Amino acid sequence: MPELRLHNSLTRRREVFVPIDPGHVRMYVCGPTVYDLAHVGNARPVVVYDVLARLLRRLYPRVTYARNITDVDDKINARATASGEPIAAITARTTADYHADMGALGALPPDVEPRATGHISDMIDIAQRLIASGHAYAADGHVLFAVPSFNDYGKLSGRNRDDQIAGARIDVAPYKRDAADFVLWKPSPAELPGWDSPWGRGRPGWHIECSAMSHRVLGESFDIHGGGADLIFPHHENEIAQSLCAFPGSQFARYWLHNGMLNINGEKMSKSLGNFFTVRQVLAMAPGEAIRMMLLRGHYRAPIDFSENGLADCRKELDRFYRAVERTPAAPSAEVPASVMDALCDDLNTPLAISALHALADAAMAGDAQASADLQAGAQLMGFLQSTPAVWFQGNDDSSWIDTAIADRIAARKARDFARADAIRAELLAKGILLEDGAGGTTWRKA
RNA sequence: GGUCCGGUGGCAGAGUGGUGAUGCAGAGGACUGCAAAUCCUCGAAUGCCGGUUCGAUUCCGGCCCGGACCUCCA
Repeated sequence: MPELRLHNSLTRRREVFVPIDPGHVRMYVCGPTVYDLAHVGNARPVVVYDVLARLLRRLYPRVTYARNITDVDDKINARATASGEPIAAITARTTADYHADMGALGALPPDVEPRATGHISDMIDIAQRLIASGHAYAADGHVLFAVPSFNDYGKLSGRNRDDQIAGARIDVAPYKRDAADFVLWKPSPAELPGWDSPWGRGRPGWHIECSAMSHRVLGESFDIHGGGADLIFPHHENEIAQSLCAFPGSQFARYWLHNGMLNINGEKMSKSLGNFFTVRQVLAMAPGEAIRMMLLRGHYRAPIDFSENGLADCRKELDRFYRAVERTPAAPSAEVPASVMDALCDDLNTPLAISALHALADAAMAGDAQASADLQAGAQLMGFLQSTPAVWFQGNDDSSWIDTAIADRIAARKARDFARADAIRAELLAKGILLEDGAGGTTWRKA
């Protein structure tokens, strides 16, 4: 097995991955805040870390992949206030939608999926530890993390405290001792979700939940922490501060991975800019695997641009893979080929891995059954070729009307009535059905 | 202003101190009644200026351009 190397945001370089416990690799990824449907940009980390989890499972005997659900958050509260729908209904529905959408992109569920509301006591516990050790203080019903108490603050994001102050664009709350201090716990009025705490009824700040949940499900120190590049500051910086101060002597996460943003017309896709497509909208434009391909054909740390043309290209690439395995059935024994494995182990070089898949598809197309098997194994490690050629090309809908039309056309061709034959073909194409006359007869696929 | 990441053929996108992958699109050909698919062939790129080097797209410096973060954000 090749050596796995990953770019660590903490050191800004590619490092050989050495797990804390080779018998059990642990990874945490920041999951969604469940207040609305996920957009394609939200799906990028899910797909990227899904590939990483699949790869880790192949390299190590046991992997625990944890991804949280944030179900207590001011945006959820705002949504409930605006729509009148109960918070619990919003979070339950959005969580189910999220699971369905990510499943449609071929992402396997994480091994554990902690919910913030299930770990409030863990958060309170961490806040108490931080107060006890002088890293946090209670003020005005809030509990704040004292940033000056942590010397390494800013290490991940490359920021120093002077920058913080110079760049501060928000009013500093009066109860903060330092402008950079952030909220661990805040008071909650009766109409909003709240839990009893030593500081009165309240709810958690944003950053504390990931520290609490990762600690609970993975332990004080674990191997990999992933998330979007836009979370580096302040979210991950704050997580590091909280966790390292709450659990002295621990390492928290050893390798930090950050995926680049999904852009649209050169700009980051985001809810606040309004320039987003939900995963559902995009699933109406292309199959899930094509969307997955679009998210994996660029390196995970680079920005990628979303476009319908790009999506169409991805579908064509997958067409060829499916055609190759259809034309030459896979030999019985298959290993993930070294070309794919090596590419993925080199900081998840999915574009290179995909090009390796193309080489295998060429060989499979030429009749190499072993190449077909290797193509299948390599593609499936990346979450491709999860369907069968028949379903990929034709779907599951009733197609008897197509068969009827094809029979008519065959009769016309036999009579050398090509005008009639071409008319039938054009008619079907107008309905999205493309005919192919091969040596073995006429077949069809969705255009 | 600060921090960080990029600029490769028409588009997408890798690798590499020594004649620049891969996919899509395009051109020509084979096959086909015509298409589609497949196969063969072809054209086409490393932002600018310096430096190091026998040699730089790759390393270093400067510049220009783009983007992200510094505020909720995957």
